[in-house]
Amino acid sequence: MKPLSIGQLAKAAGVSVETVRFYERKGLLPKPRRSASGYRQYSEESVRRLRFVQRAKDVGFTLGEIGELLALRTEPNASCADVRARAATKIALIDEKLTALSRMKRALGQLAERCTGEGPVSGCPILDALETDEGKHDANS
Amino acid sequence: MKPLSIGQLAKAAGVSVETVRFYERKGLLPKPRRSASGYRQYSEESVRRLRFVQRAKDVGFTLGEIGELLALRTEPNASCADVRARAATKIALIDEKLTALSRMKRALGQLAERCTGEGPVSGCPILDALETDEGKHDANS
DNA sequence: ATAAACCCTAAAGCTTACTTCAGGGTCAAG
DNA sequence: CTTGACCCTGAAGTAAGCTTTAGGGTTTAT
Repeated sequence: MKPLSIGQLAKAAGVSVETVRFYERKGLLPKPRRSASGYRQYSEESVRRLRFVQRAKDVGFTLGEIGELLALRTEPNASCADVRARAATKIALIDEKLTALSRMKRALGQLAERCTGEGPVSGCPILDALETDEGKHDANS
Repeated sequence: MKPLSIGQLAKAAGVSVETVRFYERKGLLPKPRRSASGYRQYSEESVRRLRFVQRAKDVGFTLGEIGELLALRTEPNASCADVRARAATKIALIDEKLTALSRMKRALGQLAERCTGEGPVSGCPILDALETDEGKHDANS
């Protein structure tokens, strides 16, 4: 079967050629076979691997963590529980962010609600609220 | 009310002294008044400001975006409508982040749900799910 | 009055995740 | 057989967000 060039692999996975080589240096992709002239040769397996990295990244894992996940796969002593624990940690972190983000949205939303959008900035309820809630100009008393 | 030293401010807001000075350079904190000997003097307002920055950061805003949020207060020639539009933009951005995070959480949660935490890593539903997209089993090498 | 604890500045360094650069080889098409 | 698209390497650069380093003053307690 025809091997993929680095460009074809990159295109298939939706990343840049440089990113592929970068991931290889980082150990996220195994060192591929080379053609007689030194060109990297990839298989469909590599496309899957690269997509795995992308998906894991989308889901909030750092490249380092993804490397660990990939390493877990080939360690016979690793348990499924290890992988699950990592996912649980990420979920807890995501929950924290969700909570904080909701608070932030609510705060900003309440400010915008009070603003008619009319008149000069001097009477803007948003600014008023931000000044009383979040701090005035830095004079102290 | 006695002013806070940079160390007291940092402690009160849970950041390092260096971070405070860094934020000042970045314009996220106004340049504070100085004592006769050049020491920075802060008020409680600064504590709130610094905490606001931390919360916004936790929620995924970049320091640049946080600067914009803070700038809502002091837009010199902006109409109230301008200010409101900025707030609305930020809210839309928050919504995007909320959506992305929810998706992320749901994806990870579904994976973890299917994982018993027992057995070896081979056959881990999390890794399987991350790997799988179209061609499930491996083809070549 | 001396030592610990704090404060100051400017500038360099670090981590993550890439991208760009400099300087070349290789391959398919015309 | 030359041109343009691709590929190679190693190294430097980028952006965000801090931290560390280097070299000094200041405050406070004993």
